[in-house]
Amino acid sequence: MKKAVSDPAAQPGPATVSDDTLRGFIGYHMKRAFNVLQADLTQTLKPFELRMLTYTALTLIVDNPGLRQSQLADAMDVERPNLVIVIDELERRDLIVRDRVPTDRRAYALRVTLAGRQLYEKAFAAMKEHENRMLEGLDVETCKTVVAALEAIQKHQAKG
Amino acid sequence: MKKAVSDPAAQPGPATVSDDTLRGFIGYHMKRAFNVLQADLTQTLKPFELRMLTYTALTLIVDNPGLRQSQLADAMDVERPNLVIVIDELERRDLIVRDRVPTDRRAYALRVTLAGRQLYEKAFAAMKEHENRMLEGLDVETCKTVVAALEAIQKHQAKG
DNA sequence: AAAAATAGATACTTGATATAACTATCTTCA
DNA sequence: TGAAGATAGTTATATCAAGTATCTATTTTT
Repeated sequence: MKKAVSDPAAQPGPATVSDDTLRGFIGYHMKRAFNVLQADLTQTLKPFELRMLTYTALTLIVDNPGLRQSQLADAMDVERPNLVIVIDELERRDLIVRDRVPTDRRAYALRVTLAGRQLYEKAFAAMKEHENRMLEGLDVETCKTVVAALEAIQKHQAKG
Repeated sequence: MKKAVSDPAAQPGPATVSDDTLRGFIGYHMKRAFNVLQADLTQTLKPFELRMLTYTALTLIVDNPGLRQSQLADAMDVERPNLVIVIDELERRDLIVRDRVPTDRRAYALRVTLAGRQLYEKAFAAMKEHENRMLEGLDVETCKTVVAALEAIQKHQAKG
């Protein structure tokens, strides 16, 4: 809550800008840290022509072969219409396939292709390097504490 | 890295969707926690017709009277063009004023109005309640650890 | 005084996210 | 059985955040 030193003699504005009040909010720190992390992540995935959304979808399809689009949308916390273009993109690049489910012809079972799996493995390795860069200087115990705290915050989700 | 249990007999897809691989990335936890936090924050600021961006700008103007738009843009890590509409909005609502700087007629010195300060105080109180909701169940030591870790991540900003 | 830099603004683009409404299919149950 | 309602995926559309290029008006530099 400290005020910034705004010298009344100097017309060009405060010499330094204080963000002390904002730093009292954990969300402020989260946003700023996440911005840095996401910028690095974007660069990390660029060589593979993947974005955070497409990488996330690809990972979940690799780990959960045959899942349906609505299951994936639920898992990713995105609306079904928004997932369509993500899946379209992965399918157009032949990284995944939409298999018709014989018992429910409305649904598609999503599966990774060989090319998709190969791209995924390379991207995963790059993501691990990204993770190490981001967590440089933080010990394992601290990381566990942070993850537990982030999960606790997540639990406070409004509504149901 | 565990695989989800995808029952090969059940056609409709895996009974549960595993995100174990993604949970190995701190960014995944950060994004999900931040989504929850931001949803609550949006609801918190809605009665004041403020968004995260406008609240942040208003706070920095309150704490740093007379700062210029480019200083504010730097502090908020947004591009100058994007800040213009934020400032436009606050000015249109008579929460802040753009004072001409006599020594530099290109620049504006931003200052909060009385109405702006009054709205700010109410929004700040609501934000503190929001903060308490989000951190419910987390002790002070844990919060300090989390903030320090988030600041460490922020330090890994690429380039300069 | 001319050239370069800076403050702010305008216009345009992209990406993420949200809602409404449509088609096709499946489920329910009178 | 067959109409009503629910569900899977899609299309179209809107909003918001964020980014780039460029413009005008100044100020600074040389």
